[in-house]
Amino acid sequence: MADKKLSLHLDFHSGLPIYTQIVNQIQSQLVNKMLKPGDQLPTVRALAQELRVNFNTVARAYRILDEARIISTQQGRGTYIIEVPPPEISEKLRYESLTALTHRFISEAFRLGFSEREVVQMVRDSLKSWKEANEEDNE
Amino acid sequence: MADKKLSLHLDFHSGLPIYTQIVNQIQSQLVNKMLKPGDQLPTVRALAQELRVNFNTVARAYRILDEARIISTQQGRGTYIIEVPPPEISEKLRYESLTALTHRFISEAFRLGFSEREVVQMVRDSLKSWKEANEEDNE
DNA sequence: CGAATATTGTACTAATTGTATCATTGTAAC
DNA sequence: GTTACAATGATACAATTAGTACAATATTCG
Repeated sequence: MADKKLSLHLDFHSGLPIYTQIVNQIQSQLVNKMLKPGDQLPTVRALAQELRVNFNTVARAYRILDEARIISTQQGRGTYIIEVPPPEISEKLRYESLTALTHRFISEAFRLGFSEREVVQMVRDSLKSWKEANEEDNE
Repeated sequence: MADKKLSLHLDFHSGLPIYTQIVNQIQSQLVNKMLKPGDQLPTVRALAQELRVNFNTVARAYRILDEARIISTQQGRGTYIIEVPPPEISEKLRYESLTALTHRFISEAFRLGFSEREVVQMVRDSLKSWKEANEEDNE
């Protein structure tokens, strides 16, 4: 369940595009903890109806937020706030989490019988294709 | 008793379709020997109930695995891991498994905000300490 | 054995979701 | 006034999951 009411207030005379207002307010609500990682946002159609705008306008806002890695939109499923790590966790905890994650990965890979070289190669390949798939991200 | 519990863990917000997650995890469990040739999988309805999804979603996953010659689904009988997996399928599965594992690892690391350099470094360190801990030769 | 019933996977359809493409509108620059 | 462009709307589409009816096989029981 996921319907946060997401009360957004649009100003149709402000000169700011609707989709920009939607983007800004969702970002604000995330910062204000009114939205939390993992939360499902209303569907494009539901939010559009609530705001009395075309659902493509909502979709455009969602697309911008998706490209900014703030939300994850999934065709046929819905739209969710991305689960990002709280920025306030310490460096130490941050590294411990990466260490644990990597350790689990390595053990699993070895359990599958792969050699160190194969593992390293796969990590390289995976990083490479990940970067390629996310080209548009830089600025 | 044929029913392995088949503990699968779905992430409904991960962006991967449910049926894909089911496919991947069954493949993994086969490569990990948690599933063996001849094992019977839960019925589409049983697994669906356990995972709280529609049984057609499970059926879709089973169909994909069936087409990949990994399992054999038999109407009225049940679903079984294929008896003699051709070697090329085993090898293919093994690599697909590592690929999926690595991809999950990379995504998770980036999701936690680590850079490519940090990830690579951590993999190196982890491999190194793993080798030292197991004191084995080679390379 | 044989018929009735239960169990299992299959096929087809529907509903819900986001996506892509183009048309319309409004405003600013020329 | 005309043109150019950005914002929004309309329409058709694709992906995922759910609903319903059915077919094949197994099991039960006379």
